[in-house]
Amino acid sequence: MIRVRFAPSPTGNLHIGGARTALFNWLYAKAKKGKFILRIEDTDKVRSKKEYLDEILYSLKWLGFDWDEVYYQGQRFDIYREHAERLLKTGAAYTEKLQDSSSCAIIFKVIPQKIKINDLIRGEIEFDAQDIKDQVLIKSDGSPAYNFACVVDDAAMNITHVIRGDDHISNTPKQVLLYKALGYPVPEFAHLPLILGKEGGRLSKRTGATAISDYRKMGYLPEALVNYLLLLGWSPGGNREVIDIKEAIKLFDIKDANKTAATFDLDKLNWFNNQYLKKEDAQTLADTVIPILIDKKYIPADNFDRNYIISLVKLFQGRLTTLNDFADWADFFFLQEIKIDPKAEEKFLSKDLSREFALFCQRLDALDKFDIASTEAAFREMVKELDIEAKTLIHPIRVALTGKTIGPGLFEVIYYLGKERTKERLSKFIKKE
RNA sequence: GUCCCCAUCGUCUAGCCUGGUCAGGACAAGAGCUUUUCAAGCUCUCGACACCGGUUCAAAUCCGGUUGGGGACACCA
Repeated sequence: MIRVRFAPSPTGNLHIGGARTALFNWLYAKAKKGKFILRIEDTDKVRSKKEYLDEILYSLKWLGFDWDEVYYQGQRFDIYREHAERLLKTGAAYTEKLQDSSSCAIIFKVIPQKIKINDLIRGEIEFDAQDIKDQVLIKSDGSPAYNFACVVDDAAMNITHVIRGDDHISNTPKQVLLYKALGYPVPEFAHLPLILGKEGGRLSKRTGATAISDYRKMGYLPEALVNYLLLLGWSPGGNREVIDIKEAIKLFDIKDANKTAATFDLDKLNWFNNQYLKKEDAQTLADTVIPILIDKKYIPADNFDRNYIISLVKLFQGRLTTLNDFADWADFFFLQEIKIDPKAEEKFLSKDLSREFALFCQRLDALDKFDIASTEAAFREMVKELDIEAKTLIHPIRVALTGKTIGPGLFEVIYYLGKERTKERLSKFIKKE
């Protein structure tokens, strides 16, 4: 049975790189029908924060990575100490007192030798132990050092495959030495390439958002983010890009992961998000969008028409980059006083269109049935009678109704705005004699 | 400084293992079409095997070196 783990430290948010590592671990577990274990590495009591823990757990769930078991290193100090003392007894480790400390640290003695690791992604890598210093196992304050806690836990939790970021390659020989000293079997290793920022170098806040929760707040769909992350270092082949996670589980193998570091590209993420937005059920999207609308005071928290919002979401679904765009693009459906883009007004409403607008209002009133088709038919007929091109009137009306030059089809807009609001907004541009 | 990893269009990648298809796709960019806009859709264009040497009839593919990029060297994780 394959057992993999994701081991975040709650000293920061779950970021893009961590999420990709979690994804590959989770996928591998699913692909091999193994177990995905979550281990919280909260040994640093000072830097570990509850809020980060909450954010990490929430983000993992949001992305859809459910775990089979969860452990907290903060609760396992006794286990680490027992192991360190075992090494002390065998003479593999020694104690050392820090200058300004009363208690001793336990240090592992590194014996010169060649250490070979066989990485599932990179093949054989050889290290010389002479380049490695003796390793702290237990610090003077009693907490375990990272590499030690990691090895003790991976062994105790029967981890078969350690899948982690490239930045851990140089930790691997140190850990192999510890496995051997402890008499535990060495797991398989697979080191994933790092995700780089736009300017090369590490992905950092400077190069854009790094926290998964930021992407959630910006209106990205988890499916889109996962799909994008998946293609950063793996390919399903067959020129496929948009791939369902169930399909990915069938095709995934950690051996096929890339070796090359990838640059995080927001443009492509945006494209994926648009693709998923189009596919997603409008009701689900509406439920995500409703809190945003409430927050902006576009709709009251307790009394709104969900079906109406679902209809509006359908209107914009295909043209959104992020869900948050909806509130901005569809604001005219909710605002009493719409904001009219000055440039658009200058371009389309500087000419007096009182006669045309008034006539259109009359035609709307004359309709037996007010719907998209009848509105359009009435408009087309009117334009024909006036002997003008449809677009010379469509653009000005759109600006008068929405304040924008872009948006859904005009007749859909009129229908969902309703007859009264349409007339009211048009009347503002009808000069009274 | 020492050690380690990596190298195909601007970006993500397919192809490399098992040398021989105009090096394929996607994003971005540019052009056009869509007699209602587009940030939607469709079509087309631009665009890469880092460099040098070797092996071979033949190299993106195998080998060596150079250069470039990245990472690690804590009583952080």
